Amino acid sequence: MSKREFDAPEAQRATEGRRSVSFAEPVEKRKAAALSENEEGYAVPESPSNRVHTEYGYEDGGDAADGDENGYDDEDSEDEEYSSDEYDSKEQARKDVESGLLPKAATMSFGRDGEDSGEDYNILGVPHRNVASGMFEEDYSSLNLKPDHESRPLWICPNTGHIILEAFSPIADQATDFLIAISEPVTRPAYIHEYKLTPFSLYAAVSVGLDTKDIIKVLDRLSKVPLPPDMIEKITRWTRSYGKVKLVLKHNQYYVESNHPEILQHLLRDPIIMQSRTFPEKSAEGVTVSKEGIITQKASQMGDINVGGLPKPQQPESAAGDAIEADKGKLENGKEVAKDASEFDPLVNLDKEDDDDEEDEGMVHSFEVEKSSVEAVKRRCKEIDYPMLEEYDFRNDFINPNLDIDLKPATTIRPYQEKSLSKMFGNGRARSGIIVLPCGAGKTLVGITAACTIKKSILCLCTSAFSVLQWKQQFLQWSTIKEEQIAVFTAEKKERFQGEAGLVISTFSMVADTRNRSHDAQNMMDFLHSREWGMMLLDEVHVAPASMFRRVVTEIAAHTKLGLTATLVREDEKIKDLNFLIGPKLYEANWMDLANKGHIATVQCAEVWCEMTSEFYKAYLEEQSRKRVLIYVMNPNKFRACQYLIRYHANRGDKIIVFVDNVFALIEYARTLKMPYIYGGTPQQERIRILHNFQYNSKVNTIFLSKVGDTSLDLPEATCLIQVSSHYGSRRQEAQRLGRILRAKRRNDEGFNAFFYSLVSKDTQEMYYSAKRQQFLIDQGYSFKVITQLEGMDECPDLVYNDVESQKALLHAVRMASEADADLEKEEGFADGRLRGSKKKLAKGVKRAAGSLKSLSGADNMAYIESNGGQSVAGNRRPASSEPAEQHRLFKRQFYSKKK
DNA sequence: GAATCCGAAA
DNA sequence: CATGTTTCGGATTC
Repeated sequence: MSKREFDAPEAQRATEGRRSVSFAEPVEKRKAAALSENEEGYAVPESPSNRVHTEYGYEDGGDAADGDENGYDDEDSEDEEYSSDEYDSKEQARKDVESGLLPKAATMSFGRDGEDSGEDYNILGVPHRNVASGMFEEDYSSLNLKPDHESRPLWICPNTGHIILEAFSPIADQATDFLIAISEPVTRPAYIHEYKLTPFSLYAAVSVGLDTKDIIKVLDRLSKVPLPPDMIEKITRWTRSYGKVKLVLKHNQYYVESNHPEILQHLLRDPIIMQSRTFPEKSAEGVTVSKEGIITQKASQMGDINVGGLPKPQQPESAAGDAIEADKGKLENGKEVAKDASEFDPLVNLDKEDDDDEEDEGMVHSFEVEKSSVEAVKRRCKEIDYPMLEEYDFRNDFINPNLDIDLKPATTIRPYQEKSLSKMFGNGRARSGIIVLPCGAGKTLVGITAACTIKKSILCLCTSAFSVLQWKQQFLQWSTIKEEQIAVFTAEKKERFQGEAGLVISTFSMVADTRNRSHDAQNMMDFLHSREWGMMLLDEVHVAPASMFRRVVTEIAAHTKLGLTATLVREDEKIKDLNFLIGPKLYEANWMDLANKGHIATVQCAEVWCEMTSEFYKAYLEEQSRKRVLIYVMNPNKFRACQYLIRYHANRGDKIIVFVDNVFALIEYARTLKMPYIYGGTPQQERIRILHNFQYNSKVNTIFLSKVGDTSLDLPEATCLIQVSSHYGSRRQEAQRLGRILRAKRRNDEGFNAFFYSLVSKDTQEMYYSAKRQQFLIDQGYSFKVITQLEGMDECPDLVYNDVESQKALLHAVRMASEADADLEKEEGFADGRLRGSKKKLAKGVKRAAGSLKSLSGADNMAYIESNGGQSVAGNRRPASSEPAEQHRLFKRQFYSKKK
């Protein structure tokens, strides 16, 4: 990463500071300002609800959720003037509509869902658990709008409790900050953002210092409708017990700690928690142990030390220190300001309350739990509504040795990175939790800055050995850490750091492995287990819930756990486990927001619908589901679309990455188009050569990649991405791939766009998966344009598979391939996965090259004859009438199958 | 250090 | 309704 990546000089930070409101800055005050501005003639959407109508009109095409009775029948409100300062994305939004992005995607996709009522479906006809669409089937005209509802940006759905934000409101930025703090974003398309309250979002809210009545008060202020009573009840219930119980790691042993003994007693009545409790072996002086195992002692020894030798805070030149100081400054500011707006006071005043607790009680109570059952206890506490806070008072930890590490003076961090860190260190301690930033937005630097703030031993875990090296390199680049303080722990290298404290970088699988270990590895593991870590840094934390990896999180004694990820989604339900494995989500950046501010590239997303040729479609319908995949991936029209897009973007000067998941298809595509390709079987040296060429050779503008490109491949920067085939409905994969073009350097050029194409064979299963995959990006505010016809493609006579005969030859090759595949599997049922892969590839390469390459080279007679000799002639034409029927049935099966 | 085996993830 | 396949990292072996 070059320095330009982090080019937020003071000036920029200053402007950003003004725009992006820190939460510590009173929303109330800003809002008040905005409101008064309205009164002074600020143009405000006259009838905001119209937006709702327009936006979701696609949903059911009807007016079920009609607000006419409330007087929202004004259809002319589309063009009011907004303050562009207050609402930047409005312009963008309008462009979207004009360019047809939004309505088109929505309308066309709607067709997929057909006439169904779609209770669990969103605009795209994709099953989605928590989507607002249901709202628009109910009649909410009875809702009691406040008289001045127009200036308030929130709606609250009385049934689901979801919160709808009008993102075009003049105070949307402030409202967003508030909502991010107390709730979970569900989906954030252009105009309407949807949030929901969850126990954990409120837990996070409490842990950053908000309390019940403030949450209710501000929410009520922002809402157009009175808060439903059950929502108030929920907020009250979920915040009442939160933050009262802490999990403390002391001397490598875990304690559940609270200032309220009755809460501990309550917890110990729970059988699961009781089983995990252990009695201390001996009691020190001044410490009493009840027969329940509750240890009572004078409020923390730390506190005593605290008063006297108050540690000097962060180094002034440290940006982390700056972040915290800045944050504290804001807090203090907040306090002062809040004296005027006294209602807001407790919102920003959190230190005081904590102190009160400790001082009032004077005593702190705790009981010890077994290390092995910490996860179970945490989960149980969450279940019985006492989730545990994990905080680390690192500045008062004089037991663990300090690590001499700082950010280099030249290092600057961007406003959103600062913001995410201020959520983590908001009260001067380190909180465990997760920070969600898009790829290319500088996650690594956030992690490094956190490490530089805590200044204790750090354990950093990544997914691959390659990214271990990357992290090491980044640490050396951005911080003052010395090489000898870093220990790399992978299969090849088992280093130790020098000195008492240091940084260990390793992989998840290295630390999670329970099988027989090599001697060195076992030694290293003993070392990792034997000491306390200031922080455990988890890169790509969405992998942590996997059964194998989750253990490391609990087994290694770390005071703080910071998870970093770009895509906090998984296709299984395990993602929720992260809440008690790591901690609440501390910060989540809005991708569109960062794109609008120029931190990541602006991406145009498109889904290209490729008509299946009749031969391929017939073959598709005849085949079993497994072989179908290959057929729709190899669809000649897709092939041609791909070639056309490559040519088009190559002429623009773009660097193009093409993803083809299926290895056979990958090789076919790449060889036919004479482009370099990399897949799992490509040797390391070859990979490096190809990537190097792609990066520096101006003649090589395209590479083809299999799944290897998703992770653990250091891809050079690209500006255009074409996805030919992919892994079922994995949203993570889609997002990760998009991330490959987000760091495009040219993003700062005026009007520069990166391009993301997803090629989909029409009327096949792929359409279902495609829609599913896009959901994450849509939730992030991206809109997919549907392209059914690539302009100018027909005028390119030199595209491949231009005639029926070569298409048939291709189909034949595909059929041969899948048969050969089946045969091969029978022959060699075992052997290494990787080897099997490469062997198969080799075998395939030989066999198939014979059949397919020839056929690709033109109208190869043999191939043609063979294909004619096959079954294709016999049933050449199906009765035309049967096809649509078949297709329709198919659709029903596919698109409704996921529904309960 | 490559070939092989294994487990696991997505 | 459950799914398959590719890829990875680590350890062992020669």
